[in-house]
Parts: sequence; structure tokens; C-alpha cells
Amino acid sequence: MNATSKRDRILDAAEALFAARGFDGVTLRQIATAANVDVALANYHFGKKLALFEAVFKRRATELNEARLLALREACAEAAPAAPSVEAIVEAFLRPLEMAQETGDEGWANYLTLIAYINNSAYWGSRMMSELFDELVGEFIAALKFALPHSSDEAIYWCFQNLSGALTLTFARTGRIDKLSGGLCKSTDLRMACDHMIPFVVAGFERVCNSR
Amino acid sequence: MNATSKRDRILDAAEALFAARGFDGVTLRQIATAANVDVALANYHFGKKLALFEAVFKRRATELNEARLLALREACAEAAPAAPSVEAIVEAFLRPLEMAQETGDEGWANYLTLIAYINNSAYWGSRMMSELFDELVGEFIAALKFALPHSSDEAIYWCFQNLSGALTLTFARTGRIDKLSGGLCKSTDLRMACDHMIPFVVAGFERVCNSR
DNA sequence: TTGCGTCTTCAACAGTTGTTGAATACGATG
DNA sequence: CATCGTATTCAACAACTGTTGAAGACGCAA
Repeated sequence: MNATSKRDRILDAAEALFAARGFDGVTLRQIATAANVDVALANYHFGKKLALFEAVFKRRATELNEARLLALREACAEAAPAAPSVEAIVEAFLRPLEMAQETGDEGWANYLTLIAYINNSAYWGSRMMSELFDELVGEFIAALKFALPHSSDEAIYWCFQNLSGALTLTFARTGRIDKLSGGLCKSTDLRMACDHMIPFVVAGFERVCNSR
Repeated sequence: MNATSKRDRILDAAEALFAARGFDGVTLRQIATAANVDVALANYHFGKKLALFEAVFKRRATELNEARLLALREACAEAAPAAPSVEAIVEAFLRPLEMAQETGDEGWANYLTLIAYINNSAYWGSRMMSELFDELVGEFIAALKFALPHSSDEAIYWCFQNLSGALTLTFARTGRIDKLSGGLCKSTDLRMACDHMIPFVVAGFERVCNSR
């Protein structure tokens, strides 16, 4: 019924389940059942449970990073030799995520939820995010420093943390905003979230990073 | 060596461990060991593991909510009959958290990290946050609508989500900003985080919620 | 066919999990 | 003292965990 290989089915099932319940909240048997596969097969392809977790996390990282980096380079090139606007930088950071969603691929949505889980986790956060995303984030921070030359570095890092937090909670798709708004806002609607997040974040950067 | 009751020691240990590793990442035996207590005692006082988890989560909720609500009421009273400023509302939401930290009580810091874990979790998020915090959040949203009369409700909810996300990631204390900034910013410094978060968030609200 | 490397299944392992019920200690009340 | 309710410990349960090694199935080359 499913055309993909068993190896990919394991990755997909693990992606969905790890995103929903976290590393410790999921058993290999649950993953195997969801993937319609024998328990031992996960071990054959990926080794230990932790290695499977990392494989899921790494699978889509490079594709995502490349799309973001490309968008940033374009924004910088358009504005050169001047600095790009903060808005252009933030757009480059966020818009590629919508494309990921617009493919209609539920896997991408699960992946973003997994990122939210890891990035917000006291245990996994610094352990796993740095390796795959710090280089990219460094480029964005450099661009922001260029766009906000009067700002202290400290202010830029804190503002970026605010951006990262807003994004992370949106990725998590907890459904809380759906309840709070009485159904007016849907936490699965990444496009609407970004449409409101971008001007919000840009205004924050401009106010905090221009006054010192 | 510890003057507190065993029941409280269990709560404290569970708070710290659940915050660090999540519900499924912690065993009752780890909690019992950390609290220097027998395994079965947790079951005697709290029943099932899930009930202990909820007890930890509820323990400090009312105190936190009351402090926030008091701050909001004061801000509203000062401005009455006009609406309070967005800044005053956001301050009322965030400043009580610093007081929690300034007591030097490590338990409060752990509790806030636990909130971050729950609020950002796809599984626990809407399940547990609503019951304890929705009433309070409703009051803050009402105040924000009053302070931003030209805004659509939709915009206010999305902006509040951004605020909530920024706050959540800061609570999580993942140490990632420490690495990114090369030690310039410390994720344990809640006061510095709030000092940058408040103007950031206020600027976001004002821009997004005044243009429609 | 035979062989061979890769993929997949099966059965089982030792260790750990949450949870329980009986037994024991404690501390106040009578 | 004895009594009683609460608090705590002890030992053990059945269920489930990640992981493993051997056995089987598959596809392809010779």
C-alpha cells in the first residue's frame, strides 16, 4: 500500500512519533508498528535508538538550510553594496518554511514540530541544534549586525532568541491558540503565523536594536 | 540534612527532573533517589506518575497567576478609565517572573523550565496549559484588546502567541544563546531576557495591531 | 543451478519500568 | 500502657524496554 522503502517508512514513522511524544515518549515497537515493519529492522538500518533519532533530525536539515541560505544570499545581493533590510533578512529566515508546508507533505510539518521539541528542550537543545544549525544562524546574525550597525551585539542575540522562540512555539502546533481564539486562529496555518510573525519580529528588532 | 518533609522533597526532585528530561525521560526511581526517599512513597502521596506530574505543575501555578493578575489589575487601575498601555500589560505579564527568580529559589527556575516543556509540547501543550492558565490569559487578552481598539482579534492572538513563544524559549534555558553569543548572553539571566523581550514584544504588538 | 551480499524476520535476552500489598515504624490520643 | 491513623519501607509482580544473534528470504551475478 505504500510505495516507499521500509527504511524510509521507519524514518517517516519515527519523525511523526518523536515529534508528537519526544524521544523518551516513543518506543521502537510503536515506530515499527506505525511503519508496518519488524522491530529489529530499525536496529539494522540505524543502530541504536539515539542514532535513529539523530538520523531523523538530520534528514531534512540540509535541504532546509540550503533554502534559507539561498534566500539570505539573494536578499543580500539585491541590496548590495548596502545592507539588506531587517525585513528581508527575517523573510529569508521564515519564508522557506512555508514552502516546506505548501508541498502538502505532512512529513515536513512533523519535522518542524520535531525541531520545536529539540530546540525547546533543556536536554537536547544545545546538544543537537548547534551541530546542524549554528553555522546557518551565524550567517543570519552577521547579516542582522550589518543591517543594524548601531546595535550592540547583545541586543541582537536577545532579539534573535525572541524570534527563535516565537518560531519554535508555532512549529510545535500545540493547538493552544486554536482554543484561546475560539477557532479564529489555527496553529496548523503556518502561512498565517508567518504573516503575523514577520512584521512583529521586524518591529521588535528595529526598536530594540536602534536605541543603543 | 534537609528540613523539608519527604513529600515536599519528592515534589522538588520531580520538578527539577521533569523540567530537565520531560515526563517520559524520568523514572520514579530517579525521583526517589534524588529526593532520598523510597520508591513507593511517591505512589503513596500522589498516586500514579501522571498525578505526580500534575501535582508538580499545579503547585506553583496559583501563586504565579495571582501575582500576574495583581500586576494587571494595578496597571488597569492606574490608567482607568483609559486603557493601559501595551507596555504596562506586557510588564504585568512578565515582571512577576523575575521576582520568582530573584528569590534565589532554584525551584522556581525549574518550574518555569517545566512550563516551557509543557507549553511547547505537542502532546501536553493544550492538554495541561488550558486548565491552569487560560483564565489568566483571557484577562490579558481582554486588556490588550482594550489597549489596541483598532486591531482585529486575529492579530492580537497571533501576537500573543509570539510573546508566549519568546517567553517559553527563555524559560527553557537551553543554553543555546550562550553558545551563539560566545558567552555574551546567559540563558539563565531572566532579568536581562525580560529587559530585551518587553520592548521587543511591545513594538511587535503596536505595529501589527495598529495597521488593520 | 550455485553462490553471495543485502534486507528482513523471528525468538529471546537481561534489565528496567510503574505499581501494588503486606509489613513496619512513628506519633499523637485515649 | 494500648490504640489508631498516618507515614514509610520492603519485596515483589507482570509488563515492557532496547538490543542482539541466528535464521530465513530476496535479488542479482556467475
